Amino acid sequence: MPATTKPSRRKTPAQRKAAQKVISTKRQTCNSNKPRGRATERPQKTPAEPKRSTTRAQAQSGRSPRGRGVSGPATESPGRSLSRVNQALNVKESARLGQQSNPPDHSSELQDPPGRRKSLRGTRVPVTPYQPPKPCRGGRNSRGGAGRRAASQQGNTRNKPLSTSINESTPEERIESLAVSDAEETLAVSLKTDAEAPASIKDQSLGGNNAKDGSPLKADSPPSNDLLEDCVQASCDSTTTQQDKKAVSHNSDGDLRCVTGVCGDVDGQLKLCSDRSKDSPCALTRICSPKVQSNRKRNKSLSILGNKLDHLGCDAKQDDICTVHQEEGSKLDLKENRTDEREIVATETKEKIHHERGESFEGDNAVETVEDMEDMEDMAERLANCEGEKKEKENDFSINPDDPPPSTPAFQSPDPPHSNNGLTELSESPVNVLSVSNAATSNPTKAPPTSEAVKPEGLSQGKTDIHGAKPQFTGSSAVAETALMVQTVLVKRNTPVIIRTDCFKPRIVRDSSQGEPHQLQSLAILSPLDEEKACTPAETQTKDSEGHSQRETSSLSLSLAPQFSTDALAAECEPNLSEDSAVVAEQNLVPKISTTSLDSSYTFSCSSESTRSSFSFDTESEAGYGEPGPSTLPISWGPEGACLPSWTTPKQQKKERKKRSRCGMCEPCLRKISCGQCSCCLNRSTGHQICKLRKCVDLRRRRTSQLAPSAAQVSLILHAHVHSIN
DNA sequence: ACCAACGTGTTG
DNA sequence: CAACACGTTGGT
Ligand SMILES: [Zn+2]
Ligand SMILES: [Zn+2]
Repeated sequence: MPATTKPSRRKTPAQRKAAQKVISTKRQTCNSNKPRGRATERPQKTPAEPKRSTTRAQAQSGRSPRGRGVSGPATESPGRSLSRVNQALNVKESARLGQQSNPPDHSSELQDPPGRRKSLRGTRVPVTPYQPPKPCRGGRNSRGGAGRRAASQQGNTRNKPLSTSINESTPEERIESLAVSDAEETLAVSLKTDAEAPASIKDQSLGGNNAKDGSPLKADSPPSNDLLEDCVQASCDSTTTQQDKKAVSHNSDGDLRCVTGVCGDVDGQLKLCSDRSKDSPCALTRICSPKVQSNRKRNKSLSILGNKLDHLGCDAKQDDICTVHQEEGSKLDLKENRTDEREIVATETKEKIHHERGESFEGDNAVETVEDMEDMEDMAERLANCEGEKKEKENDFSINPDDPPPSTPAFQSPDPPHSNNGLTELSESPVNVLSVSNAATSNPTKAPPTSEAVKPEGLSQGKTDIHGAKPQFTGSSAVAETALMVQTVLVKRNTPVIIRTDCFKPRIVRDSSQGEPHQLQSLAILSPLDEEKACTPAETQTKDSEGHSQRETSSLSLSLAPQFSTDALAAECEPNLSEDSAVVAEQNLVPKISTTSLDSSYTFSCSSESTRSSFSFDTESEAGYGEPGPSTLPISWGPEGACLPSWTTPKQQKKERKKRSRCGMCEPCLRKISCGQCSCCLNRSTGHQICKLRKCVDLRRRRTSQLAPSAAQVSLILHAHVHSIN
């Protein structure tokens, strides 16, 4: 026992080969030999653990240990090592084995095109087991691996697990191999497919083995990820296509959101939508339509309401309530719509919404108001805290605290959302669009509306927005007044939005977390598009606060403004969607951004030229990487780009990014599922490397650049610096 | 502590 | 340059 295990370390390739070759030959010939024992193993997939005993080869060659120090490994008789490995594997694997066991090959085969190699190495290939998640396992080894490993297997098996696994099949392997070959073809195809539509694959694969299940990769992400990844940029479209369900849900969400725009509902709606979409599209459809109508009507109705609102305006809280009631009254289409939405949401979404909003929704309006108020207060406080932190910069503005008597303001912010939205809309009727959009954007819930309202009125307040804004809103009867300012609002809007995001984030997060992870995931996935949109807003906000914003902000404002002005509905929808999604995305993004912004603010501003590019630059600049690779940048950006901040996100402040941290933004980073086919996937046990397809572009770049910055890179870098300097 | 992944050295 | 293996880092 002792000896072998660790010490051995690496086998040099030479050794491996030697071993392998010999073995390999034997193997095939002998197959029977190895396989025996292992047969069982193979199925397992397992992952192999790495650590293991590498040993193996030593015996054969002692050659140099490769790199690290290995010197002589210890060695162990191969047999032993194998056995051990096997055992070890078995333990873990056992579970998997059950499922996959033999079949795996086939299943795995699906993917593996490479199957052939397997046959050669047969053994080894299978090894990959752990990754099976993807498919790969079967076969492939990309390259040499197969050869080597095969040898290794026999020899000792470097990969213990692998070898074992391989072995197992061995005897039959050949047979399988034959089959495999056939399968391979299929696999090859399948592979592609996988890439495109992982989800499908998984399901399918499951039938066979499911490499995925055990997938080391983590299959966690919904299958859809792959698609997303592939399409990342394509984002929505691609997503949709590939992930029908998800896409649908998302889309639906977006629609809903847009329509719904109105309030916090959005969140609920979103969730609902997502859920619904899965469950039944019908619901979505319904919702959408109504909302749409409602939106349209709103404009009309708004005017009417506006009057009422004015009256109500006196009491922010009451207003909300009143509004609600009135709305309920049915006169106002808006409310009706909302109500409907609420109901739906409540029903479906209950979970998420409940916590915060849910209550309000479910409860009677009146009741809601009261309760909401309380909740809201809490929320407000939380938000305030959050904001406060973020805002430090912004704090300057922080007017809020002043204004609002504590409780009142809080209330407003929280509850208001609904009512506020309504109010805002009503009062502003014409303007509505903006307000609405804002609300939607901000999300959720309530805050947004408030902020909007407030801003319009006074810049001073607007500044305050962040903190006080919400409260003020509610409180401030201003809403009605605000209405007039619509355009103005637009500009301001950005700010408020930001705020909300922050504030809401927590909520959202909670909701999502509570409600359903799926949603979150889906969001994340979808995020690429959404995020982009979201990002902008977020960024904008950040910038605004900081003052950098300009570019992005402008862009945002532009996009938004025009849209709004043009068609409330149309515009709203789009914006809303983006916003909604954004909201979700924002959770991640926003915070990060805010945080990061300070640090990287430079970049941001600089990058402003091209949003995406900027990002890359920033990173680079900070990191010191070099090239931005234009092509890549964009991709990365989209999704998490905004996210950049992701690191910071939670924690914040430091950007720290550790050298080794991945960007999280790039397409590979976004990818949740490993291909299972690449060399890394195949030999994860020893390689400890993430799937090539998932390897962060940024990291790659860095490394390459560091190693040898190409002239081009250098130039790029230089440029970057120049820009930064400028 | 465990796990995932990164960075690196070696080899072919 | 790709693959491999290992040690190390980073996150939980
Ligand atoms: Zn891979
Ligand atoms: Zn990345």
